[in-house]
Amino acid sequence: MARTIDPAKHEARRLVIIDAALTCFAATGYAGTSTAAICRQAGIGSGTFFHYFPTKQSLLLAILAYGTEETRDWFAARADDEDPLAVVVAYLDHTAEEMSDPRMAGFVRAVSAVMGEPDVEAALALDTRVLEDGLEPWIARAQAAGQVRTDLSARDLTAWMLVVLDGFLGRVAVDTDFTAEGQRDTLRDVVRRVLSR
Amino acid sequence: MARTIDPAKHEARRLVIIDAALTCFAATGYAGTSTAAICRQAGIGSGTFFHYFPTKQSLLLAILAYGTEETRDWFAARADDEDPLAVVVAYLDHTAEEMSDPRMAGFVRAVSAVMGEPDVEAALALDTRVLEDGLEPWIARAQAAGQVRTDLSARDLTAWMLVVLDGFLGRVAVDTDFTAEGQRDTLRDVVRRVLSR
Amino acid sequence: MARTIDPAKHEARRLVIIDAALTCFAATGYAGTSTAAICRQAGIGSGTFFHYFPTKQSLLLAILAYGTEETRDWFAARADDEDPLAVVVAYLDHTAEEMSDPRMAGFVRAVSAVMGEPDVEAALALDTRVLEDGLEPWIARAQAAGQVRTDLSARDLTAWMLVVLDGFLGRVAVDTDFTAEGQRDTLRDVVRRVLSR
Amino acid sequence: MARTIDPAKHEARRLVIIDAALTCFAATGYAGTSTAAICRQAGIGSGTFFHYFPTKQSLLLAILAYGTEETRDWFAARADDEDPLAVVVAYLDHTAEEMSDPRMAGFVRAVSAVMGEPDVEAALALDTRVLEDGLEPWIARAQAAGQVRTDLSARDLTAWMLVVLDGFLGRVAVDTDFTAEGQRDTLRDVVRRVLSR
DNA sequence: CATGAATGAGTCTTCATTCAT
DNA sequence: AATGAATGAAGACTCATTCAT
Repeated sequence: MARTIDPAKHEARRLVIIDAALTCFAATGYAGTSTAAICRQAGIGSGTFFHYFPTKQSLLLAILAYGTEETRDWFAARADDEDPLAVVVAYLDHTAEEMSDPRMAGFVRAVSAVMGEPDVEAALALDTRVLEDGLEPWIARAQAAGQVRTDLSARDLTAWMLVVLDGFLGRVAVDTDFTAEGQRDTLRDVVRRVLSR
Repeated sequence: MARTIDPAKHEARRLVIIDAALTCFAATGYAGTSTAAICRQAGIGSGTFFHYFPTKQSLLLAILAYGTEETRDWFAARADDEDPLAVVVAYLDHTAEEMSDPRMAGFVRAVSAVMGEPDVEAALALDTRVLEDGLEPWIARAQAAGQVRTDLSARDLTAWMLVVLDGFLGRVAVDTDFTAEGQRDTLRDVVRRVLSR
Repeated sequence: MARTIDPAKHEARRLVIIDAALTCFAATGYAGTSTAAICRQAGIGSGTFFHYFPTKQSLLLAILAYGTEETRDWFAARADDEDPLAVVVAYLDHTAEEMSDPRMAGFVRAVSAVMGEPDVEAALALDTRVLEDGLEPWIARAQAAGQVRTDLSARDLTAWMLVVLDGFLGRVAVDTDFTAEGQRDTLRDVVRRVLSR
Repeated sequence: MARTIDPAKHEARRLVIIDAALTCFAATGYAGTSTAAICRQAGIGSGTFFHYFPTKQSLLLAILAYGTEETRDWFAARADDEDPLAVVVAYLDHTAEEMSDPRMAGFVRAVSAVMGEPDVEAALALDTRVLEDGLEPWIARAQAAGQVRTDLSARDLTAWMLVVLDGFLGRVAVDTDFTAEGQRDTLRDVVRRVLSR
């Protein structure tokens, strides 16, 4: 009767819970989502939930870590690219695409409001850090290649790129006439304007 | 006689509570702030709180209405200005100045994540509406005057200005190296780039 | 400027509060009525309320005492009557008449639910006592005069009269088709049947 | 497997809570009873309470529904009886017996004073309705059989039976010398007198 | 492993009462 | 006397988390 643990099944169920949480957090916010609601959405019992995640917060951290990892992977895959500016623009497209999952925008809003929780702030800081660390070298290389302005530091330019990107995501979340797909070209144009010499 | 109400004193205490709430919401978010915490911060008893605001949510709505009114006033005061682009830039400066209260950025984050509360969503929608209605005519006039590009509609340009502005506010809230004052000139530059023909 | 207390004015205002309380208690019950609601109904400030009654409960006790006193007076006025059974029937009519104030029925229900408050229970017990002490001698006299049955004690007959009376009041409070006026004759008939030999 | 629910155990605990509530409501009234008091009496935590009943009011409604159901069952079981008056008298005995649980009388008082709660009023109205619908046909049949007076309508006679019954219950609650058992015979006699031609 | 019953700390809110004006 | 602002104890209810089955 050796009831062996099936890691694949375990991971699959973990993802079901994460997916359910994404839906709930996006719809009602982090604090506004009860673990009971997540369980309902995931089709599991409350006891099961805590088999997979020791706390509600740990689930949020897992989701964040998941996103951070994805960002890391995305930049790792471009390690050998040649055209710096093209990588930057590709990241914009990638982000716009991710936002085509309509839950993402709500999730971003929801997460940004979890304040005063050191672990969450740390996870968000790490996420930002990874993104900056992924982006800044390409910006610096683009500066060296004469593709972008040099009157601002690479760090500042990166920060302003993220300003535009975060503003874009927030707008998509709030303004139903402002869609990620419809504005993708303008997004590229705006970023080029911000970076150009 | 026996007119006990001193309207000035009443209003003053109202503002003390609003100020305390601003501090708390900015630090721990709306849901993460208990009315007890606000009372502690304001130095009042729990009963007094509900003497001034019937619910926790009504306090939030009062703050939002306050901000909306300020925006309305700001644009009303510029009704007779001549240079459209100058008004737009002045609004950027005004916003950056408001953000010099370090709590404002956190408050914006906190509020933007109150989801599922129809009254709050309505108040936020109104706030956005008032801002758009204030800004868009000036952008349109700037287009007519040949000061800004015309390949995008005034509405789209307004939306993109708000993208930059909201992104800017979010960044200030998150990145301690990125201050409203230090980046004010770059903010102006970025917006000019986005708008220029 | 000798601001002398005007006892008449004081008493008048006391009665205004009592009347307001009667209305409120009848409509929403004792616990369901806030002192604020009574003040609103009476057109006074909350501070004034506590000038006239030290506690909410003391107001209830005052009303009860008022009713008890009225009962006492009613029987005192009949002290020299000749026909015992006529007095009993007259009391039934008197009660039915009091119930034509539609608030009375609700008030009776409201008061009967204030349980566990020793002072209120004592006041209610006294009220019952005064009524029993008023009624029982007449019943006993009616027995002696051969007007009513003697197979039950005067005490028991009195208790059963109150059973009918209280049941009558409760029914009036609950059944809108069952009015004090419309059923007055039947009330007399029923009591006669209960008492007759 | 993993079917944790033991319906019997669940129902048993539900009854423990209902029993505790009956005790508390009878002693201190509905409004005067805190959910905490019920939990203490039932030996459960506050969370458990709301696991079984979503609100304090729903518990009251459950108890009322329980009583209504019992009344319905009682009359359903007599559907084929022959002697109408005997059924009526049997119901009196049945009620007197129920009142031998000394809490019942207090509970009736407590409940009759829950005012302004539409759901409770509806439940009480239904309870009354079921009782009337159970009783009135038997009274009408007794009239047809010449067992009771016909100068009043069956509806009025039913109302007056309930007057006596409610008055009886109220008296039992208030007068410690007046017990349900001791007065059972007189109750029968009084009702016969009210109904007789 | 999976479940859901049980828990109690914590939340928002109400309200009788006090007191300075 | 009259007022209403201020208070804090108490109440109903929520929810993340634990644990026996």
